[in-house]
Amino acid sequence: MTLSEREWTVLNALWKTGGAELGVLVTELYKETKWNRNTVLTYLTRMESKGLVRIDKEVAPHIYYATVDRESCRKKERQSFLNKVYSGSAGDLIAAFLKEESISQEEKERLRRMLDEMEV
Amino acid sequence: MTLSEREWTVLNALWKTGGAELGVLVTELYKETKWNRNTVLTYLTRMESKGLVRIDKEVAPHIYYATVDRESCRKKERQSFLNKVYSGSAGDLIAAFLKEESISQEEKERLRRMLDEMEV
DNA sequence: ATAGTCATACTACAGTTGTAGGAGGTATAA
DNA sequence: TTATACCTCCTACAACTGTAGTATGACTAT
Repeated sequence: MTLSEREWTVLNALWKTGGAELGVLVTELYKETKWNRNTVLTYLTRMESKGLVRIDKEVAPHIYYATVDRESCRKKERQSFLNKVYSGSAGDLIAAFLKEESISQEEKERLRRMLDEMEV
Repeated sequence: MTLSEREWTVLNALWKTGGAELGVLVTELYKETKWNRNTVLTYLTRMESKGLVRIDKEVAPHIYYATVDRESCRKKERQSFLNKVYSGSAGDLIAAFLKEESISQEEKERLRRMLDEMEV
């Protein structure tokens, strides 16, 4: 199961804040999305049912946390993307990103070093 | 608007065949998905309404074509993926794919050459 | 001709998603 | 203490998705 666009947006806010109360999340998300406060709340509670979010109800206002780890979400998403869009060919995928998206000089260095290390 | 998982699956079959009649698509898709024939038909007709598919009804059986270009779909998908999962950092994204997904020796060479050319 | 197979059109129906509105509490500022 | 501003809960509702079933006509092998 991969995450939807909106779920990523919400989780990004939760990861960024490390867990926060509603107002903070609403403000944070509003910059990017203009979502209504209740829209945010709906996402959070729906995501709680799915096990993506934990809500600490001991405190008021409640605090909302991500229960999933960013790296593992990324990994799932990478795999799904790779198969669906590039039929599993990581080389083609990387080539496309290299060509199309802008990458700084330092990052190019980093990638080159990674390739070197992989040579063995 | 990015494409859903199922839409990608259907489009992949259409691109692969270059357009085909239902039976062919059903057989092709069945391998991967086990979809019922009518499920395939539903996707095709819904995708026609969305402008992703063209149905040539002059002939019987009808022939189903993709109306969208694979490369531009990939591009949109890349951009959405990049922003949603890596907050726009192409370097991190590429590094993750390089590290995690298996890439053949020739592909590594290709990537290295690409980096070389980008140096300038 | 008739029984089986393929194709198409139409219909169905529950679950998910996007996007809130309203009601009713609580803390707070004036 | 009364308006103001949050917060949480509950409810809503249309659109989109996943997954077919049914009805019906055409084609085809016996």
